[in-house]
Amino acid sequence: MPRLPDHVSFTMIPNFIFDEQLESLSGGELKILLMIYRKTVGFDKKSDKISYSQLVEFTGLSKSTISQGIKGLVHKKLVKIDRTENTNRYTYCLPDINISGSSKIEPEVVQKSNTQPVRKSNTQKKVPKETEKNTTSSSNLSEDLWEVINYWNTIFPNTLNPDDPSKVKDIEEALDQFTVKQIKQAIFMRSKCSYYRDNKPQLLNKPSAFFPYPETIANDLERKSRDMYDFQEMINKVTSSNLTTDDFEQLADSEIWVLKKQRHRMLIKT
DNA sequence: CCACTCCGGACCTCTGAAAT
DNA sequence: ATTTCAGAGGTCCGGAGTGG
Repeated sequence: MPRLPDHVSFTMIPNFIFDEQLESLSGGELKILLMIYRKTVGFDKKSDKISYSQLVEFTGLSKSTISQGIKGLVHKKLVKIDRTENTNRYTYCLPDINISGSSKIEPEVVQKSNTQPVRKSNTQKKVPKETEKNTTSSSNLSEDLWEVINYWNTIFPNTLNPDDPSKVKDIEEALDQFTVKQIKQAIFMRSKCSYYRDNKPQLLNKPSAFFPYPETIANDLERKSRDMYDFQEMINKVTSSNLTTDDFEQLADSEIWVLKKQRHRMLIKT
């Protein structure tokens, strides 16, 4: 099967969008839908918070068109919106595939907050933080917590127990100061940098030596091996040498670019 | 001419942070 | 404690462009 070259990053869009929905989507709706897939599937997430200003910036549509487009996508059961937070959280909807292979769109799961009539006092009522934060059972941890826990256990297999309330509390406090993306990047850098291997191998995969210490997270976030660059450094490298952006590979869900191995060896040789 | 899509602007409500 | 302000989500309306 023909596939894109390895250096081209892409986001998977389900075929039913092209086969069954394209005709009925307006240009604005399609742009918004693509943006939602990019921000969710493109970052290996089921949902993501996207502000109107981001949608306006990335799609080039006006705010009123964004509003109408979102309404249309919800009506067509292509996205779901969670309005319980300050910024809308969008989730892409997939059709139900039956045995015969034809697909039908699942009925929209209407959230409780959507079913209530809008009143002056609660049009954008926010869920109190306590109900979200005081979660000690692994069965009802927030999505962000799960993302961090799963990522840690992927990098350092089975070293973080989601049923341990003290560990969960540490992660919650870390999430108060850092984004999920930053924490994941810090974990990744921690796993790659030589500092821990050379100096503190006993601390490397210990969650208790990471999550409770914001300064450690911040330090790990800054750790980079020699072939890693942030965006500006990558651009500087491209403009000051015979490299192109194609010679760099973006690490999944991070702002870090790595010089591809082949080019890296050549560069070291010369 | 009409339907549709989209835009720009005005306006509203609400939240949270900062200033007073 | 109260006020102010920015940012966010949302609606409405008039108008422009386009295609049938």
